[in-house]
Amino acid sequence: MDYNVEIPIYMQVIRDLKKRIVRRQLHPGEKLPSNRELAVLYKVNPNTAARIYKEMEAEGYCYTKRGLGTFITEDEKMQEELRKEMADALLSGFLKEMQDLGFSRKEIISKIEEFDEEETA
Amino acid sequence: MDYNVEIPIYMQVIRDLKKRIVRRQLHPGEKLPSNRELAVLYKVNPNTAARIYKEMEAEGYCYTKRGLGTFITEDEKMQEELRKEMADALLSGFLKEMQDLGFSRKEIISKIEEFDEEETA
Amino acid sequence: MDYNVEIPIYMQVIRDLKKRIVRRQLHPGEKLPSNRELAVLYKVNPNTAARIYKEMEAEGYCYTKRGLGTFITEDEKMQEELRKEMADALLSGFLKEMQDLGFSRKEIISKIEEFDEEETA
Amino acid sequence: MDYNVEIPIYMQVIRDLKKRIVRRQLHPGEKLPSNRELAVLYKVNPNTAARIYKEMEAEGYCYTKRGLGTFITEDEKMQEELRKEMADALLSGFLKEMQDLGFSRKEIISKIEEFDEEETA
DNA sequence: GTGGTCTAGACCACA
DNA sequence: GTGGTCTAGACCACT
Repeated sequence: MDYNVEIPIYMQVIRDLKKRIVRRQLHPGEKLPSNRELAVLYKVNPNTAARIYKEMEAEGYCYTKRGLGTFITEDEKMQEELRKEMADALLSGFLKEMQDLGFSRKEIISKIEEFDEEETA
Repeated sequence: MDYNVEIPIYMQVIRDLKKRIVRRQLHPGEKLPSNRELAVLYKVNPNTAARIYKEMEAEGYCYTKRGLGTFITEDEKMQEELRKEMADALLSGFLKEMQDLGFSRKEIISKIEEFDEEETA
Repeated sequence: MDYNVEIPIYMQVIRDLKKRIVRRQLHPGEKLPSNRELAVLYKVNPNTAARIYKEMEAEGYCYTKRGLGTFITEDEKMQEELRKEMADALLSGFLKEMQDLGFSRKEIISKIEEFDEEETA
Repeated sequence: MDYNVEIPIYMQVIRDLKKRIVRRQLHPGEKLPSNRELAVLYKVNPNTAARIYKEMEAEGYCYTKRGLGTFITEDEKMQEELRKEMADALLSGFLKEMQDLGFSRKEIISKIEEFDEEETA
C-alpha cells in the first residue's frame, strides 16, 4: 500500500479497511488482525495500529475484547447500510462540487459516460 | 462563509476563489482584493490572507505587481481549462471511490439520476 | 449473563458471586462449583475461572481444600458485614460524585425519591 | 491531583475537566489550556494531553481549531443537560447496585441521611 | 498473545 | 504558538 503524503496514514488504512468490510471481503463477527499484525501488514507503528481500531470502534465498525482481539460488528444490515451511506456522502459531495463549477446534471452524466475506462483501472 | 473545522481555512478560501473564477464572477486581468481586504472579507488572519495569494500564485492563478496589487492571470483560455481540469479531477476521484465501493458505472449513473434535487440545494 | 465489554470478565463474575452471598443465595460453608463447573456456568475460560476463586480467596470470601473444592468462608457474621461494607463503599462513592456535580444532600434525596421505579427494574 | 492507579490517567483528567465544565467553572466558548499547558498542569505527557481533548471532542464537550486551540462547546443548554445526564447515570447505577444488595429505597434514603458528613468532605 | 496505557521525542501544518 | 501525526519502546491487565 502506497501512502498519500497529504492524508494521515491511519486515515488511509481506515478507509481501506472500511472498503474491505463494505465490499464483504471482511465479514460481521470476523476477527481482525491483531494490533501487532496490522502494524506489520500496513507497515505502521503498533501505536498507530491501535489508534486505527480505536477510531473504527468509535464509529461502530468493530468492537474489541481484551485479551482476545478486535472483531467486526455483528450487525448483518450494517454493511449494506454503510455502503449506501458512504455512496450517498460521496455522491452528494461530488454533485455539489460539480454544480458549483456550473455543470448540469445532464452534463455530469455524459461526462461519466465518456470518462476513459483506463484511467480508473 | 462558514468554515469547516476539518479543512484548513486557507484551502477553503482558495477553493471559493477558484470557483468564482471558473464561474466567471472574477475575470482574467481583474484586480483581486488586497491582502488586508481579503482578510476582512473572509474574516481570516492577514497571515492567512497572504498565504492564500502566495499559494494561488504558485499555481498560476494570479500574479502580483509590487505596489499595485494582485491580479488574476490574463490567460484567455485559463477559465475554461481550469473548469475542465477541476471537473476531471473531481470525476476521476469520485469514480474511483464509487468503484472501490463496488458500484458499476451503470449503477453510479442511475444513482445520480435518482438523487434528490432538494438535497443539493 | 451478559458481559460488559469494558469491565474485566473476572470482575463481573466476582461481583455476581458476592451479590449471591450477600443476598443469601449462597451460604457460609457451602461448596462452590469447581473451576470447570464455574467455567461452564459463566461461559468463561477455565483460566479465568481459576483467577476468580484465587482473587476471592485472597479477599477472604472463600478457601480451598485440596481435592475437595472451594468453600465459602464459615464466618457467621460475614454476610451482614459484607453487605454493609459494600453498601458503604457504594454510598460513599456515589455521594462524592454527586457532590462533585454540585448537588446537595437534600437534592440527592429528592432525586432518589423521584427516580422512576421502572428504570431500575 | 493524585491519580488512582486503577483508572487510566486520561480518564481521570477527563472526569475532572467534565466536572469543571458542568459546575460552570469553565464556560461555553472558553478556551481550554493548550495541549502543552494541560500536560504541565496535570503532569502528563503532551501525547496524553492531546488524547484527552480528542476524546472529549468526540463526546461533544469541546471542539478544536488548528493553530488556535481547543474550546468548550458553545451550547448554552449543554452544561445543564450534561449535569443531569451524569447525575442520572450515577443515580441509576447506584440504585441498581443497592437494590441488588437487597436495600429498599427507604433504607437507602435513611442511609444517606445518616451518612457522616465528615467522610465526604 | 491480546489490547490498553503512557512516556519521550520528533516533525509538520496551520493561524 | 497551536494542534496533528508518527515512531519507538515500555509496562500492565486480561484471556
